[in-house]
Amino acid sequence: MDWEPGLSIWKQIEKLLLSDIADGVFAPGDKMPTEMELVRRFGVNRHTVRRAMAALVDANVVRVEQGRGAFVQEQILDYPLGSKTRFSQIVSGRHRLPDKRLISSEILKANANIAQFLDVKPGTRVIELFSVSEADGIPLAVATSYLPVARFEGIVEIFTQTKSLTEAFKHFGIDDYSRKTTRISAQLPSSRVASLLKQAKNRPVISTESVDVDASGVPIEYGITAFSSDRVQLIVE
Amino acid sequence: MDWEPGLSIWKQIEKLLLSDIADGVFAPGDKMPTEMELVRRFGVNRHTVRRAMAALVDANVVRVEQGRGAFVQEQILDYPLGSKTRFSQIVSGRHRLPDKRLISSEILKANANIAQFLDVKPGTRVIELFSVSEADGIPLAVATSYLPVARFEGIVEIFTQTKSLTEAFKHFGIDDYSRKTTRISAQLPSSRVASLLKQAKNRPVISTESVDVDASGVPIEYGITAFSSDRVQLIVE
DNA sequence: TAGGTATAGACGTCTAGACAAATTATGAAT
DNA sequence: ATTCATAATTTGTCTAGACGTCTATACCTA
Repeated sequence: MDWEPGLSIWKQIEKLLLSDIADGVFAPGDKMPTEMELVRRFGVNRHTVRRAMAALVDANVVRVEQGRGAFVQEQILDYPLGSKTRFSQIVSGRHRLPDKRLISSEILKANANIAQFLDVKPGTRVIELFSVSEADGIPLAVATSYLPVARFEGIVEIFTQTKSLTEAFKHFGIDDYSRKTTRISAQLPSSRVASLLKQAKNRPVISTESVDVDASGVPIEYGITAFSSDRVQLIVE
Repeated sequence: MDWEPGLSIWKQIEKLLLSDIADGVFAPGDKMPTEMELVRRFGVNRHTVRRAMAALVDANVVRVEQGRGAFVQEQILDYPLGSKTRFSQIVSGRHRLPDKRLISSEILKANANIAQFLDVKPGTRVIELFSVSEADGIPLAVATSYLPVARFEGIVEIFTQTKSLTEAFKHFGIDDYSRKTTRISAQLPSSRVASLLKQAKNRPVISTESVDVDASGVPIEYGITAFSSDRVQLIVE
């Protein structure tokens, strides 16, 4: 390898790796070569390689995990937590193709927790929707939603067609609804969630618990959502 | 020096320097000790000191200049460039005390440039105001403003009292005005500007050229402002 | 087969030294 | 006193090596 004078070697290595990533040689999520492999490729000291990688980490282009390696950072989606936040709008606004796939649905009796959030009596029949939200085919979040059966009988079919809760609500005369509360926490995903998110079990998820209400303030949905922390960043304004 | 186990030495040094800065041992704008002095103080290798300093630079707490040293970074003020941007509001909003001192004023005939921006005939008499804007006594910007004499005769006295163009305009029946255009560039300051800004001549300034108009769109002020790039950051939304 | 252990692989930290690049201080010559 | 070249200071880059910490895997044992 021969280096141009005037620009430090680590900056040139940074550029080379950056263009490799831009060209798709290392795709988002891919494992980068190890430091020693890069040392051999560029013929420099390991510290010089590390200086270049540090710059890429700083630029949020790669993510390094001790003992495992460096990985190309997936573009993180900023997800604003407003009262009128709509998943599809956010994703389309970033020129990415949103999709919401229903994994399973069933009707069950509300436990105390669900009943409280939906403001119904425990034992009331509710619909449970389990879905995965994706952008360009990359899973961003898995959500479990609970809706009262009495008001939304048959919503499953509509949701399956429209792939949007917002659209489905419209079929039930709800043109406007808003987020009431959102609680945020972080945790490690269950095997099932990790699998659906296609992410490692030791990478954390951002978990939100929320209640949506219609225009008159009546709860219409209680949901628990697990966002991939590598792909989504929640924004509170 | 003895180090706690479990936390890397450079992080501990970073913390120590950070608390020194927080305690005012090194005040904003002050020169930090040289790397070699820190090496002697902490009894570690120079690279370890550099790692700690790099973290502080990354956190925008200090600024390093090759050959000169490291300096405690003054808190940079975010200056939004909206159409209704008011200097005093921005500064007070950051819990800092705004002040605008008039350095000089004179009446002269508009040259082609000034006339064009103010939409008057060349040769029309205009007032030139030369002022310094400060926050907590620290100069942030120097501004040269041009206003048509015909409309604002006697504004100098009012500006000197109120120390605000916004207030002065109100005395002339202008309760609302807005920014029409703003051009932004960067350059090195003249000796006079550098002196008024109390900054080094080799530190750049952000220069803006702007026209303010009243509610009916008539130009009322043409101004050139030089912001200290170490203390102000312009925000365009 | 399940579980624990040993080991290798990979990144993190620290030290040591040399030279380059930018700035500042010094001192001589005019 | 000013100017200019030189030296000293100070930060930037690169190399070299050692050891620590974390992860994943292979292997051994019960």
